[in-house]
Amino acid sequence: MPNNKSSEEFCNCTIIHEDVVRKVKLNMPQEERLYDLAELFKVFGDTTRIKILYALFEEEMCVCDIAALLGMTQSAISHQLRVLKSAGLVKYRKEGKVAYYSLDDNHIENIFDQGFNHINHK
Amino acid sequence: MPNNKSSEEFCNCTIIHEDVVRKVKLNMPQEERLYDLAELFKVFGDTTRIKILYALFEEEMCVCDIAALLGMTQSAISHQLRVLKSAGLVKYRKEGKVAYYSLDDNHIENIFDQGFNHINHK
DNA sequence: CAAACACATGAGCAATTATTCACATATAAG
DNA sequence: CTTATATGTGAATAATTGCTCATGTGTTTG
Repeated sequence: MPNNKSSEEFCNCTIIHEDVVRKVKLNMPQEERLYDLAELFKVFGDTTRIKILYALFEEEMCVCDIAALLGMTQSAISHQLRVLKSAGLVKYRKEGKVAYYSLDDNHIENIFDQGFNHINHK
Repeated sequence: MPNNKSSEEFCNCTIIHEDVVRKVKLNMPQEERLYDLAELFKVFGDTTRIKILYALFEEEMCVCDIAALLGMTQSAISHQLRVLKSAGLVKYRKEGKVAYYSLDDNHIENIFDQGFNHINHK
């Protein structure tokens, strides 16, 4: 629960459109689902992670490859791969010392395309 | 430009798959486009803003309505509406003292649906 | 004009976070 | 077994950010 105060404590307006507020409140998805959605987009909200995902659209890659590609340290990439893995966006397989990362979801490219659609229409 | 150091300075591996790195690098979108995409998703990466957008899917709403709906201060909502407006996601019309906000893009609902698709498949 | 109201905004603060650095772990090679 | 290598990870730091608080702006009402 976010809080248990009444709406009036926060909004001191007199001309609230109560009908609109009530109707919208009914049709809102569950709090928890909206939270999860925000968490997912938070993962996409970083240039490094976006680049990693775009790289993996093309090919399975090892940590070192990605670090070299992006001109960043192996450690930085490893940290971000952890985030992507927790979000269920990438998976990996180990071959000796080397960890090969790849996509774990095919909705991603679609979401990014839609994002570009927005940007291009501005 | 992010930096002008060579990849080797960051990745001290010896077994880089140079062919893979070169191929992926060729097919990556421009740096600036990826930055813009991350910026867009950063806007989606906050529960308050997600909620505001979901509310506006239903109805045009004034600032006070949104504050009442979400149980937050008018100031907090106003700040977030500013962010949404800068991102070209919402627009508003003024009617006297009241500012009515509404969506300025119809890709948004689609993007959110795709996001839910990912979450549900986990 | 004065008071009330809806909204915007700047400064400040607490919380989050991306990267670095140092080091741990695990596998392979000699 | 020892060393080198590829990767993982905890702590520290700098930067970003969401909200609050106080106040400013513009509009309406009496």
